[in-house]
Amino acid sequence: MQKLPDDLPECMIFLLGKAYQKAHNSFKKRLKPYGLTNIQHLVLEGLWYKNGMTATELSSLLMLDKATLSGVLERMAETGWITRVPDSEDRRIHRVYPSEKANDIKEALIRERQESNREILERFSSEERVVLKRLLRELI
Amino acid sequence: MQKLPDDLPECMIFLLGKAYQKAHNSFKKRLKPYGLTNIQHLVLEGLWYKNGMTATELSSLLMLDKATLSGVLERMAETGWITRVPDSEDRRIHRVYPSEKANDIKEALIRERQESNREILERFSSEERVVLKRLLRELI
DNA sequence: TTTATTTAGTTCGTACACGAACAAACTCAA
DNA sequence: TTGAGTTTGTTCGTGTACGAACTAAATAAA
Repeated sequence: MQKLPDDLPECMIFLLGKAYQKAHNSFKKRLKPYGLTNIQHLVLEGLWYKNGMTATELSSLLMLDKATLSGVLERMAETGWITRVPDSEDRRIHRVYPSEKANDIKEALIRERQESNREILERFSSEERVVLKRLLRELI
Repeated sequence: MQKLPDDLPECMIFLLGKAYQKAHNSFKKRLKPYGLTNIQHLVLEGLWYKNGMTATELSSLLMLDKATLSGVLERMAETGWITRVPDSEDRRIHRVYPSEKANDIKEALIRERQESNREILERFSSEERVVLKRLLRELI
């Protein structure tokens, strides 16, 4: 990082944005061989946690905008990562399930995520890791 | 934040992403009355730090992709926030200057940024603030 | 039961984000 | 000076992000 306007690099929005950018792009490279994007992976992790969620539930759990999620789910259905089953009770909603193709690489994907996380945190002591996570969680 | 898959909320990419999302969207609301987006504001701050930078210099200083910046600068020129002056030495480059319209609200914008930053950090002690910034900077 | 309100999800418009391919302009070595 | 290689910035394609408007369906209220 080069020198920047006085207190700009002190600015949390900038720091958070750039730290996120780094982490995001590094994980993106890991996911590329699988043909998944970061958010698509996040959706799968959500579904592995709780199968058959609706778009609204997923949206709330993963803190994704419903408009954003709508497109993500559509592409994931097209590329066969999920299936959307209309609910028999409520005709407005569709329940989302990970496909077999997705479940087949579940363990590998979780490993990639853990590896990526380890890579990001390796420069910190265990105390620092705890503090950083706590502070970030307080921001959310 | 609701419950999430075991260790997903422990994951730095998720934490950084969501913390950034919050900060980004909060600052976005502040900028709306001015008709500026977050990145457009960042570009102006960069230019106030060093006037007449080229797209490449800006891109490196602000850690923005050149392809992304290309579009951002085009929109900012269209809406009169910047002017792009062709360089007399090197016909490939254009030097970028903030417009008067931009300079007129410089102080107000910087105040907004500082206010927003204060808002984000208010929940932390001064020690925590220092640590958080240091750790984030180490990630970058 | 009709109407009013809510809720689920899609669609639209605008703005990043970024890899890849590209044209124009520059540099430098043979 | 010419041709190889490099740099600057644009364009294209795909994928988020998100406010706003919208439809269809469910539910609450009168």
